[in-house]
Amino acid sequence: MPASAAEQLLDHYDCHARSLPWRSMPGDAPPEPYHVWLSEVMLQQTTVATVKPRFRRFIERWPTVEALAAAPDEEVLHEWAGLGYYARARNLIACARTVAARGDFPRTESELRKLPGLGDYTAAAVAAIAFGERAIVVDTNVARVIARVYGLRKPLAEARKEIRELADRMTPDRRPGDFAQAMMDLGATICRPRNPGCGNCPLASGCMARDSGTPESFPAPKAKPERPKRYGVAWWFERDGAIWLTRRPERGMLGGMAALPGPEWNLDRLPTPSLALVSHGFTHFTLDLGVIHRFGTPDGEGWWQPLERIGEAGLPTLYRRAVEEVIARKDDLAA
DNA sequence: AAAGCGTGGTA
DNA sequence: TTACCAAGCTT
Repeated sequence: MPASAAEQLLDHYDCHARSLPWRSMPGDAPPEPYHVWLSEVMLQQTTVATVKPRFRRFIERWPTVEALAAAPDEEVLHEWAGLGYYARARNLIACARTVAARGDFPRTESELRKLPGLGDYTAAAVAAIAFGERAIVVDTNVARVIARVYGLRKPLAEARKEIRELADRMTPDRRPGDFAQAMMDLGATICRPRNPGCGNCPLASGCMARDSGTPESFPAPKAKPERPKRYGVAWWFERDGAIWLTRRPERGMLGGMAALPGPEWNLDRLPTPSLALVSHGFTHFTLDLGVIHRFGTPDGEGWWQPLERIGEAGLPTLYRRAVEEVIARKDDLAA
């Protein structure tokens, strides 16, 4: 790769639309560390299109990290509902409180790395983008771009160290944050996993994957683990137009989120009589959840949520869809 | 270190 | 419709 590759990439980047809400033009003051941190955490395993509106709502509701730190856990989890990977929201709360207590964000990658929810990628991204540190930012986009430019066929998991060394070699002293974002934009919009757009790529010259004629075959795809099926039930207690909701345990699936009550999802098969059935794909299994009408009084902790305001309950997608399904059935019956 | 952890878009 | 995949982190 020519020494000017980083410059070519940055030139290309400067000429194209900025995709993130807090993005600044070259020469502008660096973006708020709070904004960079929040968006980078949201962007973990989550698309820009999904994050954009959610990010705006967050900073409108909590304009500073101090405001976020002062918010009750429930409100933050509620605002996160639907975004997935809910451990991120719990770490977000812990991190905001740590930062508020110490007065500001740490300004170096190594100190940022100690905060909850900031791993290698996010610590480097915040250090580079918010503070201008020459941190080595490697996400899956960057790894794919490098694997192609240097013709690495191994699966990314095996090429980690090599890719990191190459990324270090590529990263410029100036504008390391813009460079990181330019690499990620390139991976997201041009050097895509499938159907890469080599014709528009600023790094096409000298790219070994492109020269091979089959750029999409770099790097090798990772083996896919099979996704087993699980079954479970949830209970529908209804009284005066309200249903009984509970909060899930802090740890584990949908940790800390609002939910329909019910036992663990460990059935061999689904019991037949149910108000509704939803099938939901999680990361490592698929769940068929039956909703069963129950009478009497629910036990344990929980609250009556009026169905008219079910949208305000902060339900994760599985339960939101289950409730929608039950309501749709009832409407059918009434019609 | 391998597995657990959501969801929505795209082909 | 299924399969793949996304600005990863934690234990």
